Formats: sequence, structure tokens, C-alpha cells
Amino acid sequence: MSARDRPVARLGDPVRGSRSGQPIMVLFDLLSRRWAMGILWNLADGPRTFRDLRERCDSASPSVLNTRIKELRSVNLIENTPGGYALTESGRELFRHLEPLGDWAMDWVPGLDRG
Amino acid sequence: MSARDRPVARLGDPVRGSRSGQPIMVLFDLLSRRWAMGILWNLADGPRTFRDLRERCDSASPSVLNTRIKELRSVNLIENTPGGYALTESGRELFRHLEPLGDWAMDWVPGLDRG
DNA sequence: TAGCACGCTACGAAAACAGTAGCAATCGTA
DNA sequence: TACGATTGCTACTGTTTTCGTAGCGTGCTA
Repeated sequence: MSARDRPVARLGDPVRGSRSGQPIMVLFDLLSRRWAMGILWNLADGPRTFRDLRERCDSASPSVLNTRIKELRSVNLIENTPGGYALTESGRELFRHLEPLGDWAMDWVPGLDRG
Repeated sequence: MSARDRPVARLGDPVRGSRSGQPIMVLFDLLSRRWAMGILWNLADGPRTFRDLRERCDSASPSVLNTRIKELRSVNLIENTPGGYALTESGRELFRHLEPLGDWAMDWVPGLDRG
């Protein structure tokens, strides 16, 4: 299995066009894929089924959603529980770092309409 | 100028397939574009010229880099100073929220090699 | 005036994503 | 045991985004 085929970059791998493989860039590479952060965000308040999660992600296409789920599962950020997909402990840790962005965004976004 | 042509979503706009327009989704939409977070990260320790920044972003293609720069400038996260591109005050605020991810990623990434 | 570094654009190829349809498995119900 | 409803998920086509490379116009310097 080559780096190219592996779902998510490992430490030292070329990272989707990035060749440094620094941890933060590995993370950015993962999070900057469509719906990756949205999935974490929408699982934060409890487990969701595939279709439930899909609705909350504005009906993201199931192919992309499923690809993202595989990726996030492969790096142990989410897991499939009897109650549906849910954040793992690592996922909750990561979410705790993302969470403050919600408040910050609420202060930031309205200012954009000046354009 | 339609929402589709505007570089970055405004509050209430459909957000690249997302129709909620919640602030956090507007932010996620912006940050989940290629190199958006990398640019903020690489400008955190001082201004950089276009070419300098490009090298730090693993030689990202200039077209994408320039597109991202336009977007980040249009929402007042970076600006073009005499010394090169630099974070604005808003940009530094946002970076302060991103910064802890660097340490977290260093704990997280090595564990991925168990796959 | 010849070089050089600058910000930036153009363009074809490749990859990612959207949008829709639908399948196989599982469940509760009758 | 058959039925419909719901589940996770795949397949396919068309659009959008990104990549990778080449190169333009400007300003500075020697």
C-alpha cells in the first residue's frame, strides 16, 4: 500500500502535494477536506446515524461523506457505535480545540458584509 | 455579483454546497480550501513575500496560492504590507485559535502509524 | 541595458466533489 | 414468513477545484 493509496498521510508522508509531513500539515491536510470539520462539529453533541449526519451536513453527497467517514475512522477520530457514528476520545480532544472557533466566527462573520 | 462569484460566502449565503450560512460553516468553508490554514500558519511568525510564502507552502501552485490570498484578503485575515503578506489583527486572533493544534497534532500524528 | 527577483496570470491535465439513483442488509411488524 | 421502512453504502455523470508548468510585466540594480 503506497502513500498515495493510503487514506490519510502518516508522519513523513507527502501530504497531498505537501512534502513536509509535519504533524500540523498532516492535520491541516485532513481537516481541509470537504466536510471533515463539519462532521466533527455535528457529532459533538451526540452520535448520529449516517443519514442523520448527512442531513446535518446540508445533504452532502453520500460518496464524499462516506469517504470522509472512512478517513476520520482510519485516524481514530470517529467510530461507529451501536447508536451511530460518534467522536472518539481523540475526536473530542480535537473538537475542544475547534469549539472556540464557533464563538469567534460569530463575531467575525458579520463584519464581512462591509465588502 | 452573485453569491457564486463572490470570493467568500457572506452570512446567509449558501456556502459551497452548504445552505445554512451559519458563521462556523462560513469559516469552515473558508478554512477548508487548499492551503488556507497553511497560509495563516506560515504567516504567523512574520510577513512573507509571495514567493517566500509559496516555498513554505511546499511550492503550492501560484494560481491556488493567489486565489487563496485574494480570499483571505477579502475577509480581512491577511494584508499586503511593504514587508510582504502578513496577518491582520483578525488573522492573528484566528491563528491564536489554530495554534494549539500544532502541539495537539504532534501528540496525535505519531499514533497513526499503528494502522 | 542586461540581469534578476517580484507579484501574478494562463492553460491543460488530474483529482476532488456534487447530485442523483439505487442496491444489499437489517429491522420491526403482522 | 412476508412486508415495508430504514440502515449504510456504492455507482455513475457532470462540474468545480487543484496541480504543475510556463511565462508575462514591472521595478530595481549593476
